[in-house]
Amino acid sequence: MAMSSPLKVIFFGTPELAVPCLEVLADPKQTPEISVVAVVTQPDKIGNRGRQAPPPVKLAAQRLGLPVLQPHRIKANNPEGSTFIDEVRSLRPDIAIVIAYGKIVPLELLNIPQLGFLNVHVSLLPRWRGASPIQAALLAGDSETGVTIMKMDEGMDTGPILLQRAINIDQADTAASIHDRLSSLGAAVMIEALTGYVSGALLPVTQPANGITSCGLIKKTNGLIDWSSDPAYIERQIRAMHPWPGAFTDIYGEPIKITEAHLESGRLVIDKVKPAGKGEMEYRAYSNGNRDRPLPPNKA
RNA sequence: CGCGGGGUGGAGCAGUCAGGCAGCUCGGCUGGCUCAUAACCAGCAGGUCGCCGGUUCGAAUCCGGCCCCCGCAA
Repeated sequence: MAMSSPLKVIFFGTPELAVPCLEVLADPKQTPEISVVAVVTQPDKIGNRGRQAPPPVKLAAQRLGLPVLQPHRIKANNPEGSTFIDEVRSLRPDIAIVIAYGKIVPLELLNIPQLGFLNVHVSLLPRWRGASPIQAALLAGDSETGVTIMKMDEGMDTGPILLQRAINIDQADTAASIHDRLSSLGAAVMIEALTGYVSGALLPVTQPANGITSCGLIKKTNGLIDWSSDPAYIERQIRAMHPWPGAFTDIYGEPIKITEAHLESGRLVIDKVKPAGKGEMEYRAYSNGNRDRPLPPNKA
């Protein structure tokens, strides 16, 4: 990247997924021409079994010595939001990078940087726009997914695409394994897209009108197993919901997670489970101590 | 002080309320048996009952304190 002065980047992100991107941007060895002027992340969550839970991006930013902003509101229609917007404006960022921030970025913010906002989205857009693209791809049985870098507009993951890269999903993949691969791939592709975009070598291309799918935010209830569904679907659900919320059933009054299973001649064979209040264990071990509570319950 | 479950041979559990020989299903080892699917039969080894203190003739169990793991909620 040939720049006369450092490119001033403001970073938006929250979970572990976003950390590698931030680290690359903040690393003077890998990106000497980039200066991260602020890191915006969600407010700390309260009461995580007694302890506080600062977002992973906040911890990374502090480790890297970067200023952190954690606004509750970011729209101009309220005092906190407009204060925040003024603060961003005063930083005079050239561009913003957003990955899994967790809030809708309003137009007032999008318009601030000269070069706009780039978003790192972990699906092959326009497939799986929305909040939980990794889980959606696994649950649907997609054979591949990937990472898309796009220029943000006001819509939800609807902006024109700069760069896209695919990875294969194999039979052993879980949301966790895909997450880890896309997390590091996302950082690499983001830098490539950013460089190309800033230099003018890459131009944003409008998303295809065909193949659009959307997904919502994963909730606890998405993990509840419906034993009347196709065993192949349940098996995908177990991998898609791992590690959170986990695929679970609670027919015996207490929830029990099924953490590992496989298909054998079209039937679901349970390999590992995690009862409430217990650690993960082999299904065989579980049944040794719970002979009166076999899984799955009410086998049809 | 957000709510809650748990720590008992290598694994998973019961026993704790009502103090009185350390129990169950597995695994391991030895021997036997079988065409045989998570084999079957006989036997053996293996435990400071999370830690510290208290009560008691006697504590896995009752009382006080501490450590660790996990579920819910996010």
